[in-house]
Amino acid sequence: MSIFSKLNFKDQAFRLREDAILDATTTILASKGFDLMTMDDVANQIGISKPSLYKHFKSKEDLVGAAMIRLIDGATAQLDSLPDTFTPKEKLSALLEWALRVRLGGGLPFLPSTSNAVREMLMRNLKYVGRVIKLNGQLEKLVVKAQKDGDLDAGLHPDVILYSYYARSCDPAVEYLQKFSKMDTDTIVENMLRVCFQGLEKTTKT
Amino acid sequence: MSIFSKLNFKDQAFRLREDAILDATTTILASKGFDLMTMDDVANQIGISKPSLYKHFKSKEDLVGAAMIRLIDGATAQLDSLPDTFTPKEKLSALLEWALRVRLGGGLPFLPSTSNAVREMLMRNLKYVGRVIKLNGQLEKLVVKAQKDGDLDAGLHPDVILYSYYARSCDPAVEYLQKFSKMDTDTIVENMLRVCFQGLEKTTKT
DNA sequence: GTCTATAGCTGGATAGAC
DNA sequence: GTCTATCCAGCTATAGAC
Repeated sequence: MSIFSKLNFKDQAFRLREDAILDATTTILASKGFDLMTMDDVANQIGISKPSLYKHFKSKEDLVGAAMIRLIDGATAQLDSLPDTFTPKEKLSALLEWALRVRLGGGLPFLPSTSNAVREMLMRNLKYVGRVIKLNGQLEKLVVKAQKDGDLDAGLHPDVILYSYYARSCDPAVEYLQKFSKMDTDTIVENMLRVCFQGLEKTTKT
Repeated sequence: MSIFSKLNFKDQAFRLREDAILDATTTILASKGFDLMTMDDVANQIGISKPSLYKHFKSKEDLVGAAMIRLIDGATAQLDSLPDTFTPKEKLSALLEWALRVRLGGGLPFLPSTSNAVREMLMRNLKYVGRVIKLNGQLEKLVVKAQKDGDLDAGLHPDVILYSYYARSCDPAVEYLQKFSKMDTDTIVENMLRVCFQGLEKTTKT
C-alpha cells in the first residue's frame, strides 16, 4: 500500500467524520437553536471529546458556519435539480415544498433567521455570504420572471415577495400544525403552500 | 397625611417602577431575544441594581412571563377597542396591522415563538397560558365567522389560518424590508397585509 | 490526534451590610 | 428595599499527557 493511498484513506476518514459532525450540528441546531447548542452536545452526540471537535472546527462560530454552508449548498443543489420544464413559479413552489418537507422530517433546510446576533455572526463568514448571495440572485431572477409571466403578483415589490418567500420556509406555523393539529405531513405541506401563494382570503386565480 | 395614603403612595411608586422594569424588559427582548437578554441588561437600563430587580421578580423566567402577560393584555385591549361595525375579517386585519406597526416602531407585540425552550417556559406560566387561551378563543371565533362570511378561505382548516395569522405578526420579512429596502412604514404594512390575505400569486377576490 | 483536566468568563441568583 | 460583593453552574476554548 502506497503512502498516497494511506493518506487518501486518512483524508477520507477525516472527511467522513467531518460530515458526521456537521450532521450532528444540524440536528441539534434544528431542535435547540444556536444559543442553546453547546459544543459538548455536538461532541457527545457523535462520541468524541470536545478537544477533538476543536481539531476540526476552531470555534463554535466556525462550526455553525460550515453547517450553514452545507445547508445552503443543499438548497442550491435542490433548485438546480429541478427540471427545466418547470416555470419559475413552479420552481419556487417546488423548492419551498422541499424545505417544508425537510423541516417536517425534523431536519433544517436553512437556519431560521431568529436572532440579530446569529445573523450578524453569519454575515461575518465570507464563504457563507457568498453562497447566500448566489442563491439569492437565482431566486430573485425566478421571482421577477414569474411576475412577468403573470404567475406572481406584479404589484408587489420583488423584495416583498422574496423576503416573504424566505419567511415561509421558516414559518413557525408548520411546527404548530405538526404538534397541535392531527394533520399529516402531506396535508400540512399542501395547506402551507396554498396559504403562501393564495393567502388567507377566498380567492380565484386570474 | 395618614398612614394609608403613605402606603398607597409607596405602593404606587412600586407599581410605577415595576412598569418601568417591564418596559425595559420588553425593549431588550425585542432587540436581543430571550436567550441573550441578561438580568444585568434590564437592571442597568433603568439604573437599579440586580438584587433590586430580584425584589420585584423572583427569576428571569418570572420577569419575562410578566412582560409577556402585559403584551397579551395589550393585544386583547387592542382587539376589544375595535368598533363593532368591523367585520370579523376586518378585525383580524386591523389587529395584524397594529402588531406590524408596533414592531416597525421597535416594539414587540408578542414574543416571537422562536425557540422550543422559551415556548415551554411560557407554557409553565399558568397566568400567561390563561390569557393566551382567552385571546386564542376570540381569534378563532373571528376566523370561523370570517370563513362563513366568505371573507376567508373556507377550504382551509381554521388552525391553518390561525397559526399562519400568528406567524405573520412575527414575520421576519418585516425586519428585512425595514433594514434592506427603502420602503417606508406604511408601504411595508400595506404590502405585508396584502401578502398575508392575498398571497404571492396574482389573484382577484371572488 | 485523542483524551482528561482545567482555565477563564459569563450570567442567574443571593448574602449581608446599611 | 437598596446596594456591594460574591457564589455557583455552565459554557467556550485550551494545556498538556499519551
